[in-house]
Amino acid sequence: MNAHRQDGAGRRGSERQAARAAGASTAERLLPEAAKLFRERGYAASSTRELAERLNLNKASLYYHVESKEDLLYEICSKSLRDVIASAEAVIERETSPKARLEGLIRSHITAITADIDMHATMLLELRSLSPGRRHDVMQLRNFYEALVEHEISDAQHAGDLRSDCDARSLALLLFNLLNWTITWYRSDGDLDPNELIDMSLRIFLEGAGGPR
Amino acid sequence: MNAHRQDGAGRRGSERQAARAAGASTAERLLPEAAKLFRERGYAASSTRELAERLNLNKASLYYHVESKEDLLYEICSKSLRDVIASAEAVIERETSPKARLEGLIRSHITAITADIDMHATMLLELRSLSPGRRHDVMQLRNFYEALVEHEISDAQHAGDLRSDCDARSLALLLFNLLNWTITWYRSDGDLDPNELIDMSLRIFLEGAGGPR
DNA sequence: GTCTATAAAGAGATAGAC
DNA sequence: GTCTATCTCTTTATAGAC
Repeated sequence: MNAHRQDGAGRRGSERQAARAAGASTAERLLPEAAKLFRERGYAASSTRELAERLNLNKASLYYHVESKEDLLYEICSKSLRDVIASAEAVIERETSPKARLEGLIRSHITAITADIDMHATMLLELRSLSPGRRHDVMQLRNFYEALVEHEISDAQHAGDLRSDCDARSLALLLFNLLNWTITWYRSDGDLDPNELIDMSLRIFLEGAGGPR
Repeated sequence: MNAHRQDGAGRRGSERQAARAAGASTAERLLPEAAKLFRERGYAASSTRELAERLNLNKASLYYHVESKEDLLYEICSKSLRDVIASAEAVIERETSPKARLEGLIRSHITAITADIDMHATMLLELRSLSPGRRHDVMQLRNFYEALVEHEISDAQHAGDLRSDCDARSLALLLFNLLNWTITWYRSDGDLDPNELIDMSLRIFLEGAGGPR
């Protein structure tokens, strides 16, 4: 029965609107829904067919909003990094000591990725699926952000707030290790809330897990 | 000229063998080459066409060795986890104190993933592309391994070697964060060698990055 | 802004010769 | 164990009606 209507084909506009989250236009739902799909299946394994179904749209209608599937990935990656960089720059302006700036950066990183895990997970893991030119653009943003964090790590070392027997580059790599793998297991409905994760990450990174305490 | 021979089509067996790494049969090269391709492109974006080209084989010839593309992924994930678990169990038998066992597990984890980054990165990141039944099998192995590490963390807490103001589960999550994101950036030709990475990871996890030192 | 219909390319996999 | 040739299905994307 109505097997040929699986795509929502033939629905009238009013019905489609009723099926949507209240008030969100197709244009507004496009990126979040794409990010969700790309995180669940991976970019390459995600079809425009399935994205359209989730939006209650016909496959073809997607192409009124975007020129290609890759556009979606590019916009997700760009937006993710623009948001992360904006948060980081706000922290750096606001905080006055190297230690407070570094702690603030760790907080804002975890806050950002847990608040929109689909978008940030897609950026971090699916970036490689972009064509060379666009991948390069996104990598420049990402390198800018990571250099910004590494710079604060270096400042904190010189202020005596971080150990100096590892170079700033290596500390930055291990810090991003500690922060980024979270995207592979974090669930907003899980039993670890973002603030707990922030507290623990700060303690483990700054004080370590050793000792009885 | 000879555009139709791009796949190595028409080559005689002796020529194909000469093009191979000395002594390695197709069967032996299959998994490593697949893991390399899957790590570079992602499983879904990897074609059997390209895998065959890298092996100097015709597409069809792959199917003499495996029944499906997914078989390759399944065997890579299984082998990765069997190796990691075997190393971990050897450490647990060998070491006598909770602290030595935990440190040994961290060493063996980093040693394993850096020694065969293609296989372990594919297991960690492409596991989700398996069909439900096989994904379940692999997840059981992975859960077994992670439970094993979490158990040693718990023992180390009770022995006073690890802080007890975080539960073992959370410490395990953060430890795997610290260890696993490495697969996204590690290069065997990079300027950080596995032993340096082990030393730094142990120091940061156990002592933390804070303090002047 | 969304639809029907379809084009064009690429994918995984198989049959059967050698 | 590898080849040539081909099947079938799915994919991204477009043309043109409404």
